[in-house]
Parts: sequence; C-alpha cells; structure tokens
Amino acid sequence: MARGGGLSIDSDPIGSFLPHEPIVLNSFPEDNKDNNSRQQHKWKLGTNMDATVSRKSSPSSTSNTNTTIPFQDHLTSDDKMPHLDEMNFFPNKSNKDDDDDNNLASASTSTPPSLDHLHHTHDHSSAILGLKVNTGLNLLTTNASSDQSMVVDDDISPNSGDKRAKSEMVVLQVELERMKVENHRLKNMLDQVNNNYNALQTHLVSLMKDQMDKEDDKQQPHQVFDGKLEEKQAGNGGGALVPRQFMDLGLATNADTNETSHSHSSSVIRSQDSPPTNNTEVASKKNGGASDEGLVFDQDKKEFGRGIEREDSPSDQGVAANNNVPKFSPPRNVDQAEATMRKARVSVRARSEAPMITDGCQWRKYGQKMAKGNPCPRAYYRCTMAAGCPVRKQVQRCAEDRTILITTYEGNHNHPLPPAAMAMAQTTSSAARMLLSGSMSSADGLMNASFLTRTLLPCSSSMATISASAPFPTVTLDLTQSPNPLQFPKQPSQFQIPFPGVPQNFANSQASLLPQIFGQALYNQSKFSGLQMSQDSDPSQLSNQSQRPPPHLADTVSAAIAADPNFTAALAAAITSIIGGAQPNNNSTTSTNYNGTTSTNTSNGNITSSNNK
DNA sequence: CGAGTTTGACCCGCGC
DNA sequence: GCGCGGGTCAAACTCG
Repeated sequence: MARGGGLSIDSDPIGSFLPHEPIVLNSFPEDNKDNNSRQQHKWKLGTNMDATVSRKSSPSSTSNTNTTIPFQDHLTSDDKMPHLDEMNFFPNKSNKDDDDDNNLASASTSTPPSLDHLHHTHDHSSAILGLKVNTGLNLLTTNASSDQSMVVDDDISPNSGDKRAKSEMVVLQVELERMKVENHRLKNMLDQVNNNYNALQTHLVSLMKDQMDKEDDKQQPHQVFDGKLEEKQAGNGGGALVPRQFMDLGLATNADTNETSHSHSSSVIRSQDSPPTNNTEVASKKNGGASDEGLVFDQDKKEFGRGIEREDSPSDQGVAANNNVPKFSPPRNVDQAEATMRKARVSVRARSEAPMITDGCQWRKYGQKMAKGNPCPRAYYRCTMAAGCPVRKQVQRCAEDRTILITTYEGNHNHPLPPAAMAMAQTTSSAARMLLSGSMSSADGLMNASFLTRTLLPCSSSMATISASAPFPTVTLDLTQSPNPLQFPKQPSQFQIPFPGVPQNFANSQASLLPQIFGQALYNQSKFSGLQMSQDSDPSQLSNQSQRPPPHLADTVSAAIAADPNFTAALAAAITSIIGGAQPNNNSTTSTNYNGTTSTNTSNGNITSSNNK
C-alpha cells in the first residue's frame, strides 16, 4: 500500500512496531479541521463520554438508536445520549468553556498565529462561539426540555417521529453552528497567516535593503572589524569578520546574492547564494561529482526552485573567489563551523505507534540500519518531493520506550511545500537555525554549546533540548515528556530548554502543534529581532505571560507559559523568546516565500545533509 | 512497468 | 593502521 503513494510508511521494523496511522503533523486548519475538532472534543470531554462517539453519532445513528434518544431519564448515562451530552456540553458551558474550546481548537489546528493573533482570534472566536453556540443551545435546550418532558420514555407518544426529527434537527443545527464557528475561526486564522506573511515580507524587504547598505559600507573596510580574525583565518574570505549576527545575512549576501535578490526581490531572503564558496563545500565534493544531490543546500537556489547546483560549479567558486564581498562569504575558518552547521539536525520525539510521522512531505526510504545501542533499526529517508531536495530524515524508535518515535530532520527543502508540510519544515528549519545561530556565535566556528547552554539552561525542563555532543548540533524537540524537569532521560550532554507548565496531556497533541509553534516562533523571531516586536505582540497577551518585562529568557519563557493558559500561545511565546534570545539580532529570517515555500536562512545558509561522502 | 522498499556492500570519519 | 559505527549506494525485489 505504501508503496505507491510515496508517503512511505513501510512495514519495516521501525514501523512494524505498531501498525497504525501515522501521526499527522499538519499545520493547516483545513487539513485537520475534522480531526482536530474530534480530538479536541475527545480531550475535552474526557471523563464520561467519548467525544468521538458523540461526534460520530450522526443524526442517523441517533435516529437508529430509536428511543428518541437524548432525552431519557438516562440523561446522565454516558453511553446513551451522546448528543445530549454534546448539547449540554455547550449550553452549560460558560464563556470560559468556550474559551477553552477555542484554545484547544486553535491549539490543535495549526498555524500558530502570532501571539497577538492567537489572542485576537481567540477572543473573536469566543465571541462568536458564545453567540452562535448559544443559539444552538437554546434550541437544544428548548427541545431537550420539551422532549424530555414529553417524549422520553414514552415511545408511545404519537409524536415520537416528530420529536425524533426535531431532535435530529437540533443536533444538526448545533453541528451547523459549530461548523460555522469553526469556519469563522479558521478564516480568522487564515487572515492572520496572510497578515503574518505580508508583514514578514515587508520585514524581509527592509532587511535586505539594510543588508545591501551594509554591504556597501563594508565593501571597503571590512577588515577593520577585528584583528583576531585575521589571526584565525588567515586570509579567508573575511566573512568571519562579520559578527555572528550577520552570518546569515552575510552568507546570504554575496555578490550573487545581490543580483538574485534584486531579481527575486520580495521573496528572497538573504540567501547565501553561493555558499558553496570555495572550501566550504569541500566535504561534499569528496566524491567528485558523486555527491548526488549535492547536499549542498543553496538557499537561494532552493528558494527559487532551481535545482541544486553543484557547489563545485566553477562559477560559484569564482564568485566566491573574486567575490569582492568577502565579508559575507563564508570564512574558511568557518569551514569547520559550516561543516558543523551543515549537519545541523532537528530531532522530534513523539509518542506514536505509527511507523512514521506524516509531515506532509514525500519520503523515500533509501536505507535502513541497525544502530548501536538500539534494537530498533534506523530508517533513512530522503525527500522526494523535488529532485535534489537535500532534506533527509531518520526515523527510529526509542530504545527505552518503543512507543516513542524519533524523527530527525536534516536540511531544508529546496522546493515549494504543500501546506501540510510547511509546518514541519518551518519547525525544523527554525529550530535548526536557532541552533546554528547559537553555535555560530563562537568565533572558532565550533559549536558553542556554552552559548546555548547559557541561554537555555536556566530554565530546565524538557521539551526541546540541544545536544552539544553529537558531531553536529542537534535540537531535540521532545513531545513526549511531561513538564517535569527531572525526568528527561537523556544523554548527559544535552541541554534542555524548559517548557514548564506544558501539560502532559499535550503530549500527543503536541505532535501536531509543535511544527506550527515553531513555525510561528520562527516568524515571530523576525519581529522580535527587529521591527515590530512590541507592535505585534498583543499587549494583553504579553502582559499576561509575563507580568513583568521579560528581561531574561528563562523568565520570559516561564512567565509566558505559566501565565498563559493557551498552550500554543505560551509555547510560541516561549520559543520565540528563546529564539529571540539566542539570536537577538535577527539576522536570519525565515519566511514563506511567494510560492509557499518556507525558507529559512540559516546562519550558514546551508544546512546540508550529510552525504558528503 | 514504474515506483518504492529491502538489504548487503561500500565509504568515511573517528577513536584507540 | 585498524576496527567500529554511521550514512549512503544500488542491485534485487515487491507491489499495484
């Protein structure tokens, strides 16, 4: 079955563990609408009734159940009248509940709107909910009461048919109302997304402009920066001269870039176009042209859908060589750093019985291996949505807990992504970027664990971790952990980014939220880092999150999460804070480009996939 | 027959 | 230099 589709869900040992449907990490409401609503209900109802049941019990089923259902003395019995429950569900709900509902909905649906957005949408939805739902409820209530009193146990009633029809109608109406509300909410979210997109685009443009200005300035005296560098990098491009913050941009900005950026104006992020400059890519060339897709990941190219060109392309080198704009060219010194960065990975731990996380992309398995220390094989996949896409991922079950699926992503897509895939793409790229930006802050180009540690350690919990031990930096997003900081069974060398306050219940739902959250965080990053942090952050939201100004990351994160009941918002805020903290200067930007592709500027511009054999 | 998976071989980096 | 482990390749195989 999986064979043809391409969304490989093979039966390999990894997946065979538990043949279920893959977890879906979608970010778009449209995609998940139904699922979300169900989940949300289920989650919400929890105790005595399974929302899923109620949800599914369509009018038809209701009618089948004969007994004018919902209205018996058994009203309280769980299994009996799901509908009634559902109805009561809302009626009894105060605004508060509605809010919760919304929260859940927004949380489970995706597209994490910016904080303010969340807030906004939230309120809006709430209002709507209150209004419309109540209407429905009224109807229900009315009917219910009447039915109850009249029909109930007396199937004998000649009007039973009528009643039934009424009840069905009521149910349908309620459903309709709900759908309307949800629809409205989704619309709002969509608007938000669009707004975000526009804002980001604007931001990008301004950044590019700035960058260009800077370039001009630097063009001449770029060496002035620091003598140290000279020592270190004898003669290399000098890109290193630029403070880390500019790494991204720098990389993104080469001579080439200028051109490209012009032509691609809006959508272009500072891609580092020929990052493959000189030595940088050496690794990938080892195999001569063998480096298939050239894991080299050229942001620019990628952005524009050009296939990946081999880095060895003379032109690139030439460019780099002559490149009068060395400032941004990757410093050889930075070779190490780059090599490291190229390996940047984002690992997602999620509890899933599914063989693989369905993240919206198409993957092709190209290998499987037994990894040391884990009885479960590790599967290797590469993205097949576009030829030459450098993105790869590894899927493996956790040795300790085989219900945990560990998916490690590497690289950025060089092609447009379907909505469903964007969330994950953003998540991984943003996380990677965050990591890389932190690691690159070190002049020696080596992963600067301390930087990250310093930044993230303060708050120790367990949702995201950064591994400094691996040969390449890895961000681990743990969707399986409870907030309890003590229980993160990890390798010693991992640092945890705390997300205290995240309810365990979210463990599962997190899987779908995370991408969005990160994506959002990513987006926010640009805001926070530069232009409009204050503006975009909904005051109320922020004020809630932290009653005091967020001086430190830890505080910000903790406050945000602790104070905000909305998990998504809180987490988004937290991550945003983290990212912002790690990369205060916002040099890298991530955005959604014109064709819907998510692009992230990593510090080095190319997060490459391994392969360089 | 094409697309995807399986799986042993191969390559490479790293530590001893 | 050697062995080990991770990662990738590619021929063989499977499936629709």
